[in-house]
Amino acid sequence: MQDNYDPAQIESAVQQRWQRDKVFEVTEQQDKEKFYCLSMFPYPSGKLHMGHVRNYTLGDVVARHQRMQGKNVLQPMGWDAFGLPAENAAIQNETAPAKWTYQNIDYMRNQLKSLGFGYDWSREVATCQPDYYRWEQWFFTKLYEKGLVYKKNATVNWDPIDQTVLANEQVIDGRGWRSGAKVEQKEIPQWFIKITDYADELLDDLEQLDGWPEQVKTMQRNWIGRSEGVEIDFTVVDHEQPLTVYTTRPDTLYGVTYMAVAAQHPLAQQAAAANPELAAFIESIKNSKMAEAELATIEKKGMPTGFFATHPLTGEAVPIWVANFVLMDYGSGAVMAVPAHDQRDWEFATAYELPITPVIDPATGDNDIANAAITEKGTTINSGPYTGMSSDEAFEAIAKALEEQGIGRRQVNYRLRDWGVSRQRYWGTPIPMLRLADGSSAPVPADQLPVRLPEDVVMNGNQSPLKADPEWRKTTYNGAPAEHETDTFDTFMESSWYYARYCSANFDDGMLNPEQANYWLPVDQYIGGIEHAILHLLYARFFHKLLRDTGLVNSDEPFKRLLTQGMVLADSYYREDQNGKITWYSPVDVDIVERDSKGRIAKAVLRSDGEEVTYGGMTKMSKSKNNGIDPQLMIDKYGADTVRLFMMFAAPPEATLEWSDSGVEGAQRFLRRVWRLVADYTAVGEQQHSNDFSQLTAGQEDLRRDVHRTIEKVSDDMGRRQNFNTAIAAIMELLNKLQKAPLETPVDRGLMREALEAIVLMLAPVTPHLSEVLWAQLGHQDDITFAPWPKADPAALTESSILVVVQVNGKVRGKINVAADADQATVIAAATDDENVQRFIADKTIRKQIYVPGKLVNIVAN
RNA sequence: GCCGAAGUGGCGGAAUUGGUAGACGCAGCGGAUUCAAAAUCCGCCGCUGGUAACAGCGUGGGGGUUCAAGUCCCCCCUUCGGCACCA
Repeated sequence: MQDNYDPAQIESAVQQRWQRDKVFEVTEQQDKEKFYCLSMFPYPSGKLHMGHVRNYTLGDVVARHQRMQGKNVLQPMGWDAFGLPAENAAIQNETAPAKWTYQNIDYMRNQLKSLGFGYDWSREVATCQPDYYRWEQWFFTKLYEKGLVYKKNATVNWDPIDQTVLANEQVIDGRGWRSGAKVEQKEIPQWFIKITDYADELLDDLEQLDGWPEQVKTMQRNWIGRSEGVEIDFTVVDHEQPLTVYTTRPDTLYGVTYMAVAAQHPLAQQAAAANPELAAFIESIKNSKMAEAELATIEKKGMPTGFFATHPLTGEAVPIWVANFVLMDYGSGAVMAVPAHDQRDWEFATAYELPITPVIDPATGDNDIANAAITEKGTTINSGPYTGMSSDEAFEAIAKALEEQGIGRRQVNYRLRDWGVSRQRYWGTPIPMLRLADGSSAPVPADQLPVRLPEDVVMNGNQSPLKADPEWRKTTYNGAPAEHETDTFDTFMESSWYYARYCSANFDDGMLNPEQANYWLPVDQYIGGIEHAILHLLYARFFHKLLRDTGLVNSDEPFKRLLTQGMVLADSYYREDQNGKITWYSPVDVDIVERDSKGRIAKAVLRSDGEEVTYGGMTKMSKSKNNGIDPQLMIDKYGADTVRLFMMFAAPPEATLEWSDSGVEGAQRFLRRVWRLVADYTAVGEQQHSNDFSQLTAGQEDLRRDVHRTIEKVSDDMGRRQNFNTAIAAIMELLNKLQKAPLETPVDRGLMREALEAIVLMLAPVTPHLSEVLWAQLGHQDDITFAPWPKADPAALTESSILVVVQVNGKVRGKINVAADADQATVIAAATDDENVQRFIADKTIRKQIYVPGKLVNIVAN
C-alpha cells in the first residue's frame, strides 16, 4: 500500500469505476425499500459555487448513508436552465442564451462528477429542452381546461427608454439598471394560476409534514395568511357603486373615521378626472414600487378624493382618501381605516389630522392612543348598541347585523395571491396560449405542442426576440389566423415539477409515467437553501396537488422530509480610494501577514502588489464582495474528499458555514492520518489477528467500548439527527484513541481491524473515494457503496463503574466513581463522603439531596 | 415595517429530554525530530487569583421560575434570511 495519501490519483480512478459500472443508475425494484434523495437543482450560471457544493455534499451523504442501510436509492440531478442571467450574459457576450446555457451545463456537470456525487445521470433533465417544457405546456393547457387559469391585468415595472419590462432586481433606486430611466408601473394582461383555490389544502397539509423544519411551516402558514373577517359594502354619497372593503376587525367598525383607496381604484380615477391636483398626486404615487417591504416602510401619503362613504351603522359620512399604502392588486383595493386600533391607519390619521375614535378598551388597561394605536382586542366602547361586548362578541353581533341588512358577508380571506406566471422575457417556456382574431384566448391544441422556443437568436437589447420577431407568433387556430402568446412562464413553473419528472425522465408518452412516479414519490429527503422556504416550496407543493388531481400521482405532498442548509461565508477584503470607491479583493489573492495576540487578522496584503488591504469581515460569498472561493481550485488542491469533509464538519447543516483555508487543511490532515493508520495496520496485517474478544484486558475493553459507542453515536447523528459535524467529530475522537492503541497481540490487531473497518464504513458517505480504496486495502472484495452500515454490539457497550458528579447547592464540588448498579443510598453516601464535598457541607445542615440516576447528585445545604 | 432564525473561548462549533459549559477542529504557545525548514509527533490552551490543591466569575444585555438554566418564561439589543419578476 502506498504510504502517502494522494487524492488526485485515487479520486479519478474511483470515479471512472463508478461511471463504468453504472453504480448509481437505478430502476424500480418492488422487493426493496426505496429512498428518493433530492437536492435542489442548480441554475447553470457558469460554474459551481460553494453553496452548491455544500448542498450537494449533504445530499450525497444522505444518499450514500441510505444505500448502506440497504435501500434502493434514487439521487438524480438536472438543470434549472431558464432564467434572466442567460439573457444578460447573451447581451454582454453577444451569444445566444441557449449556447451559453449548454456550455455552462457541460462544465458544471463535470464539476459535479469530480466531486464524486453519486447521481443517476441517465435521468438528467434540463428545463430549457423541449422534451421537458412541452409537458409543462401540456399541463398548463389542462389547467386552463379545468378553469384553474385566467387572465387579468397586473402591474409590471416598465422602463420607458428601453421599452421593456424589468424584474425587481433590475430596478435600482427606482431606475432601470441599464437605461437609468425612472421606472413606471404599467398594467398589462397576464396569466394567473388559481393557487388560492388550494389555499386551505396547502395550509392544512402542512400538518402532515413531520419531517419539515417547524420554521419553514410557520413561514408558509404566515404566507398563506388565512384570516376570518367580514366584507362590508359602504354606500358612497352621490355614487351608485358601493365601496367594498374587507376587515378582520368588524368589532372596531364604530371607530372608522376615513376610508382609503388605491391610486388605481375607480373612485380615485373618477375623482381625479375633475381634480388636476389629485390627478398629479395619483400619478406620483402610481410609480412607487410595490414590493411589500417597500410598502411597509414608505412615508404614508394621501389626498382626499372629495367622496364620502356612509357609515353602515351610524349613518355618518366618512371621507374617502387615496393612499399610497393601499394596493389595487390586494383584495378590493380599498380599506376601512380605524386609526385608534390599527397602527398604519393611526400614522396616516396623525399625519393628516384625521379624527381618531377609540372603540375598544383593551384588556391591558392601557388606553393611551396619543402615541400609538391599540391593536389588542378588549371590550367595546363608543359603539352604540354594541358597547360593552368583548371583541369576539362584537365581531359576531356586528357581522350578523351587516348580513341581515345585506351589506356584509362573512368571508375567509388569504394573504396568498394567485400565481402570476407571465414573464415578458425570451429565455423561458413559451406560454402555450393563442390570441384569436376576436380578442379571445385559446390553448394551443395538444397535438401542436411543444410551442418551441427558437434557440438560434441574437440578443441585441432588452426586447425579447419572441416579441421582436413579427413572424414567430403567427399561426392558425381551426383554420383562422391566430397569434402565439409571446410571454414566457415564470421559471418557478419548471422547478415546481422537476422532482417528479426525474422518476420517468425519458418518458415520451406523457408528462410522467404514473407507475414510476408512484414508486419513487414522494421525495424522502429534499435538501436546499432556506431562501426557498416559501415560494419554490409552496409552488412545488401546489403543483403536486395539481398533478394528483390530474391523476398523475397518488400522494398529497411531494417532499416528506426537508433539510434547509445555511449559506457559505468567506473573509472579505477591500480598499477604498480617495473618492470613497470601494474595490473588493478575492481572499485567494490576499496574504495574511500579521495576527494579533489573540490570532485575529491584524494585517493583510494583496499578493500582487504587497500593499495593505482592509479586512471586511466574514460575509456571504458573493460576486459583489468578490469573496467567492472557486470550488474547482479547492478540489484541484485538496481533492474532493477533503472539500466534502470540511463542508460537513465545519458547521451543522442549517447553520451558516464559514470558509476557512486552515480548516480545510485540518480536514486533509485528518484524512492523511486515517490513511496512515490503515497503512500501519496493513503493514503488520500479515501477522495473525484474533476476533475472539471474550477475554479482553481492561484497556482492550475500554477501546472496544469506545469503538462501539462511536458507532452508536455516528449512526444516530447521521440518521435521525442529520448532524454530520458531530458525527465526524466522534470519528476524529476515536481515531485519536486508535493512534495510541497497541498492535502487540493478535487480539490488539483484531480490535484495530474492527475499529478501522468501522471508521472506513462510517466515513464512506462523506469521503467515498478514500473509503473505497481503504476498504479494498482492508481486504474486502465487495463494493463499499452497498456495504452494510456497522452495528454497535450491545455487549461491548456495558460498563462496570460509572462517573457521578456531585454538586453542593448546584455547584460541582466533586466527581465519584460508583458501581453501575449502585442504589441511590449508596451513591449519596459516597457523594457525601467525598473530601472536597465535605469542605462545603461540614458546618451546614443538609436540606435536600437530589439524585439523577447514573449522572449527578445535588446536595442542598445551608 | 412584517414574518422566520441566530448570538457560547482568539475563531468555527459541541452540550440530543432542565443535570459536569467549551467535545472535535482551527489558530496560538511550549517541546521532540531536523544541519535547517516543511511535514509529523507529544504537551498546554475560557477569564481572574493562586506555586499548587482549589476558589471566584463566565453562554448578547436585564429580570424571573427551579435543588439545578446555554437550555424554560418576560422585556430589550445586535446580526442574518424571506417579503410574491434573482433563483
